Amino acid sequence: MSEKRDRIISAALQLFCENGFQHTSTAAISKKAGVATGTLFLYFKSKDELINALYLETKAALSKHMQEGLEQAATVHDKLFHIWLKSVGWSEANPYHFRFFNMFSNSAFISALTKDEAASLFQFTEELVKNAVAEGSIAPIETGLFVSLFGGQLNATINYLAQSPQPENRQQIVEKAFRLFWKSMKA
Amino acid sequence: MSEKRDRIISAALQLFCENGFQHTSTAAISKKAGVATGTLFLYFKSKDELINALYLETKAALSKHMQEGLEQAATVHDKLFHIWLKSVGWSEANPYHFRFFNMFSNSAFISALTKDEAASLFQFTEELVKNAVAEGSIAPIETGLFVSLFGGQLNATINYLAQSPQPENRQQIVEKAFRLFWKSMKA
DNA sequence: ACTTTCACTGACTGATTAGTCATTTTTATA
DNA sequence: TATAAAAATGACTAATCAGTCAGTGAAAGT
Repeated sequence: MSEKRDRIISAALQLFCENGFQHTSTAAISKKAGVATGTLFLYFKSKDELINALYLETKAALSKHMQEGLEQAATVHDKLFHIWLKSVGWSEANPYHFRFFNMFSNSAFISALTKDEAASLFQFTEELVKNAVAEGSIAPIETGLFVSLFGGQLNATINYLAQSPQPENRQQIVEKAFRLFWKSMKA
Repeated sequence: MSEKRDRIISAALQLFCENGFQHTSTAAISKKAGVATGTLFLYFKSKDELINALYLETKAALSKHMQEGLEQAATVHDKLFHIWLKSVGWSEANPYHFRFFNMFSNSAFISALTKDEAASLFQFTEELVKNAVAEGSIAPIETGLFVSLFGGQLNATINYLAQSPQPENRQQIVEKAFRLFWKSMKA
C-alpha cells in the first residue's frame, strides 16, 4: 500500500464526514491529500470505489481491533465484554471512522457486495453466539437477533456518550450499559 | 397543503431511498410527481430544503402514530410496549419511510436545526422515563441513556425483521425483543 | 368583457465536477 | 550512465443538474 494511497483514504474520510459524499469533490480530496487530481484515479477507479474501499478497510480495522486479546477472555460474558470495551475504545479513539459508519452504513453509496464482504469480517461473533447458546451460557435466541441487538445496544451507548455533556463517568456508563445488556441475555 | 406538494414529497421519498440523494435529480422527482421542474421550487426553496421537510414531516407522522391510544396504557411497561408495537407496525407499513430514516438520519443533508425540531417531537418519551424512574417502575438510569438504548434496541429489532427470511414468527420476535429490553430495565 | 391574480410550466443557463490522457518526473534495471 | 518502466501530474472536457424566469391559461373579481 503506497503512502499516497493512505493519504487519499484519510483525506476522503475527513471530508466525507465533514461535508458528506456529495459535497466533497475528488479535487478537494486530492488537494487535502497533497496529490494531483489524476493520482486519486490511479488508486481508485472511481469516487464510488473510493468510498467502498474506505468502508471495507475501516470495518476490517475495527474487526481486527475487536479480536486483539480476545483469546484471553475465558467465559462468554468476558468475551462479549471484551468486544464491547474494544469497540467503545476504538470508536472514541477514531471519532471520524465512527461517524463515517453512522453516516454511510445505510447510504446508497456502499454496494451490497461491499456490505457482504464486511459482514464476513464479523463472522466470529456469530460463532461465539452459537456456541454460547449451545453451552447454555445465554438464554436461547436466534443468532442474528442477538448480534443485531448487541450491535444496536453498543451503537446506542457510543452515540449517547458522544453527545453526553459529562465525560467524567464515561467508564461507569459503558459498564452499566453492558451490564444491562448482559442482564437481558444471560441464561 | 396542496396535492402537488404531496406528490413531490412522496416521489422524493421513493427516489431518495432507491437511488440516494446525490443520484436523484430534481428533474427526476418532478417527473415522477407529474409536475414541471419549476413547480418543485415553488414549494421548496432548494433540494436541501425538500429533504429536510421530508425528514421533519416523516418524524412527525411517526411521533403522532406512536401516541395514538397511548393514554389507554396504564403502566410504564404497557406504555413502552405500546410505543414499541406502534413503532414496529409503522415501520413495516411504511418501509420507505423507515429506510429513509436509516439512510439519512446521520447524513450531512439533514441540518442540525431540523434534527432539533424533530427531537422535540419525541419529548414525551423523555417525560415518560423521568416519571418511571421517579415512581420506581424501572431501575434508576440517565434519561438520555434509556431513550438511546430503547431506540437502539427497537431499531435493531426492526432491521433484523426486515432482513430475516422467515416472517411467520414475526410477532413472537417483536414480543421477545421487547421482553429482553424490559428484563434489562425493570426495577 | 376586461383586468388582475396566481399556480404552474419547461426551455434554458451558469456552475460544478468526475474522470481522461498526453506529458513529465521518479525509480528500477542493465 | 543509459534505458526502460512505473508513478505521478494537472490542464482539459463532456456531461450533469440545481435553480431561474418569461410566459401561459384558468379562475376570480369588478
